[in-house]
Parts: sequence; structure tokens; C-alpha cells
Amino acid sequence: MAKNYWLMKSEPEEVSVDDAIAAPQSTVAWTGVRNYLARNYMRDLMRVDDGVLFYHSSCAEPGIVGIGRVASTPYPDPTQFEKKSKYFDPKSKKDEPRWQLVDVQVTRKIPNITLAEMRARPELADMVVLQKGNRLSITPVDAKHWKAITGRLPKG
DNA sequence: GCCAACGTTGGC
DNA sequence: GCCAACGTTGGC
Repeated sequence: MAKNYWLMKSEPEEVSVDDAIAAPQSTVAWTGVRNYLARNYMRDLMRVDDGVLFYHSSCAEPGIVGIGRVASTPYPDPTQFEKKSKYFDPKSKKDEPRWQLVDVQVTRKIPNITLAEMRARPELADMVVLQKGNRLSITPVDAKHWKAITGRLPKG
């Protein structure tokens, strides 16, 4: 089965690429997704070893700051059951969890490919994340876009 | 802080 | 099932 590729947004004030790299195995559980389409991508379409573009959002310089991989099969997001969490979902049942997530492992940090830089590159113009009105925190990435982005990174 | 875009909720 | 109101995202 061919690999799929994904762009996953994280607010650096919550989980930055450095936070992820500092975590055990440089791996973090992708908690807090509360959008059904984004959930469905994780639950139904992601496979272990799919490629991940780690994106910083809601910050001074939004952009792609790391490369990673899907590091687990889907499982229930624990924060949906934590009453003190801002991601608590009172409608979710333990025996029928509403929100699923995957683990993401960051394999390397890269110099920020900013949103402005992405928009300036014609070969990236039809990336889902760049489309007008897109707000999804997880979007699929075409293999051609993955190659265009990862194919011209500095060594390291 | 503003606001465009879009998802969710709830009354009917 | 419709749709107005409301909430959230996220760039600027």
C-alpha cells in the first residue's frame, strides 16, 4: 500500500515542534482534534509510516517546521474524558468514544517554510491547506507536494 | 482585535 | 430537513 502524506497543524503555544522532539521517542499523541473530517482522516485513512508535515499555526510565522511520520494506529483521544481539559466532551462515552487520534513522531526539524513562502511557490498552489477558506487542522498532501517540499531541504 | 469562512446547534 | 444564530479557526 502506497504511503499517504498529511499536513498537521499545531499551535506552538500548545505543542511546538521542539516540544514534540523533546518528547519520548520524539512522539506525541495528536490530542484535541474536534472536527469530524480531521478525525476521520486519522481514524480511517492514516497508516503507520505515512508522512507528516508538522505545521505551526496561530503564531507569528505560521509554516512547516518539521517532518515526521504517523507512529501509531488510531485510538481514543484521552482528553475527551478529562473533565478539566479544554478538550473534554461531555457527550462522548467511554464505550463509544467520539474522538480518535494517532501518535505523530517528528523525525527532523527544518527551517520554517512559511505560509508566505508556500504561497509564493507555484508548484504548491493547489495544496489543500492553501485553498481559500480552508480551516482544517489536518489536510491530505499530494505526493507531488510532499516531494516538492521535502526534496529541496538542506542536509541534516 | 478584526473578520472571512465554515462547522455546529437547535428551534421550528 | 431547513436555516439562522452562534462559535471557532487562523491569517493578518
